[in-house]
Amino acid sequence: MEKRKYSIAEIAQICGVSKATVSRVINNSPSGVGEKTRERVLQTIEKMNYRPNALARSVATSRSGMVGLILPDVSNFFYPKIIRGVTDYMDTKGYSVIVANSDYNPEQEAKQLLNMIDKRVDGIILCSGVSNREFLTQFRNYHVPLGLVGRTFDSSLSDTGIGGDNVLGGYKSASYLLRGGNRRVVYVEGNPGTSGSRQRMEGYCKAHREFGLPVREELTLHGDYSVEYGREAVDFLLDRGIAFDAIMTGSDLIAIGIVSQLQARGIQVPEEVEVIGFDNIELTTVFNPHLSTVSKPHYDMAQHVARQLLRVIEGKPVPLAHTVVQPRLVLRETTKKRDYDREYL
Amino acid sequence: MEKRKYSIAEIAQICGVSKATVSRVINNSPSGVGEKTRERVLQTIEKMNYRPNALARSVATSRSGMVGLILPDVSNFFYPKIIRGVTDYMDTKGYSVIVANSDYNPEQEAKQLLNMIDKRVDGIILCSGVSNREFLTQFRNYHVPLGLVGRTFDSSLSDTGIGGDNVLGGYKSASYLLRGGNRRVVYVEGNPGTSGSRQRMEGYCKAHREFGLPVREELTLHGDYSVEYGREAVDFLLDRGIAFDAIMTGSDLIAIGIVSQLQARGIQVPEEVEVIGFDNIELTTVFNPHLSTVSKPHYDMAQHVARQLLRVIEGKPVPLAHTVVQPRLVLRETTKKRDYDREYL
DNA sequence: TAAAGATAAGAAACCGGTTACTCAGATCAT
DNA sequence: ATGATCTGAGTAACCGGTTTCTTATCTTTA
Repeated sequence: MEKRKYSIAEIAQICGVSKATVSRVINNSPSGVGEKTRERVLQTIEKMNYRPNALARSVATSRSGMVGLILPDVSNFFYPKIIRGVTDYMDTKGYSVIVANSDYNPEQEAKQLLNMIDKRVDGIILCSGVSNREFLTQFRNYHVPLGLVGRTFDSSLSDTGIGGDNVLGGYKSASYLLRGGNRRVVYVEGNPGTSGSRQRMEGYCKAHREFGLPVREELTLHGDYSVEYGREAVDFLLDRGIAFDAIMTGSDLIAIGIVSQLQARGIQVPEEVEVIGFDNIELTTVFNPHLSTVSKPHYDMAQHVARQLLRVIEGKPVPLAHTVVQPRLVLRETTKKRDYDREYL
Repeated sequence: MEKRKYSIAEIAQICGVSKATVSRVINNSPSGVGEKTRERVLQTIEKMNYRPNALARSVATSRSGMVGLILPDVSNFFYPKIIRGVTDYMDTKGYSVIVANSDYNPEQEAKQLLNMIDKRVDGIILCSGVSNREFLTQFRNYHVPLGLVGRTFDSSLSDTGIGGDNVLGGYKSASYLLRGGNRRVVYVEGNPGTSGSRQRMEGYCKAHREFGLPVREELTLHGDYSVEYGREAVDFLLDRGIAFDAIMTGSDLIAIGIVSQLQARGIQVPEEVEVIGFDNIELTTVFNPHLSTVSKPHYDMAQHVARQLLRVIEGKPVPLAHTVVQPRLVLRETTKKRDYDREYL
């Protein structure tokens, strides 16, 4: 029917009114347009398939109606729920979401952040960021509302944030295993450099301190957050003849890799080696045996930070801007059953 | 340090040059700026932390550097790889990706499409779209480059597209099961209304025709693409006393739900019932038993359509704009081992 | 040394919107 | 009937960029 996109000026001309009037109709401003004029303009808009250019509007109003979401790796099964939480909320509020991967790489993360600044997003949600304090501090100079999820930092670095207490998570995991009598508890982490990874380590150390046990260097492994790395970690330990009784991990994916490789190499889980995952993604109950893990409500956390971020953007007060959620230990089939299990709920 | 975002005019004023000159520096246009001026401007930009407003540039150039990606449900484990494929490619070309969910809902899909039009994305990738022909035809009036992935349609509806041959996929799956001697092959689909779902059904029917068997209404089930629905489907069949020998599905998630529920209800897989998934997501080899499934290279397909879409956007020729990839049957542990298995590679 | 050509940089129009300000005509109270 | 108030609608400036056109200055060449 028509051949290109119309502009507000053309629509105005077609119905013989001014741009201002068309603009008023589009934004249905309460005043300023008579009933018949409004009707006429609406009809023209309809007939011409006119769609106002949101970009132009953005530069005029300096609000883009877009937010950025940066996460390490979309295809890691942990993140889709986060995306969903954010997009679901943003959708209800009419915001679009630009998604980008950082690949656990500070330079990449920085690049994506800048890119979003350039696109003038109204705010950014950064998930398990790997940037260091200095960079984030400097980044604040751009004055873009920033929400952090999964990484807890002192409040000056972001406007709002929610994260699990990773220290506690690591502590619960390690101390449960130690209390069960395991003396050689391995800690298999994902990508190094994330704050979550360091914090879990802290909890792991704390537990060992309480049990009066030393933290042995060779029982701490770092790789990435994949099933594949879980498998490799097992091979690494076994092939080097490093003895161990239990494994605590930085993610469920790693744990799944570990369990499946232990089984493949003839080691019984949990009888010979107990394993605890981290995150409680949906997979944990699909995989056999069901994974014991440390749980946080990701979807809800994502929605929460989305909501908070919009409050920041809209200049509303943001109660409890920085929140830490207590992770729960979920004991299923990769740990032994014990009478005190219910204490850990 | 500074208090707000600078505009090109302010930068120009600060170094005592015109907007035009600053603009030339920013876009490092080959001509028109002397060495010392360029240097001075660059320093000011650096010092002021100036970042050009991509939105304003977009309205001036009418190219936004953004593309839209619409998929049914980000949190379905099938889609993250698709997102990754698209974002990875777009990243290398400097495009941002706006992601939105359609929830298998035509209205929602239409809403997201329009939203992206408003945001003036340079192109849209629509994944397993549920819109009907009429809507898509009408949509073409907006003249936004459109790439389809996972849905094959006649070429007038999109500029480029890639999809698995779902008819063939359904056919391979069903005929393998029938050839193995199974007479009551159930077909458990995900959300109805998707083209993929209809096409697999077509393949399923074709196989039955070839084997001279009737397609029985009660052996076709529809729900959604979740593990949970797989479980429900098994309960449904068992509780109604509907006998069956094998199950072909619309997704691996469904298949996983089916297998795990069959086992839970004491039915051996594959000895008593064989199951074939669809898609070959990573999970298939993490889950025990490893899932037999129909495989397509999702990540590559996503990258491919991203590449093609950019060619359309940039006005370059697009060879093989519409591609159909042949799915492979991957036989693992939820089907019985047979001597002719290798024929199906 | 003067004419021709190249180059650096500015002025101004433009992209597609929003919005403060203005004003003519209608409505109202007196 | 008259002045005050309201209201519909237009004008023009603005948002932050790009780009065409023009001009002043500097080289080059004859």
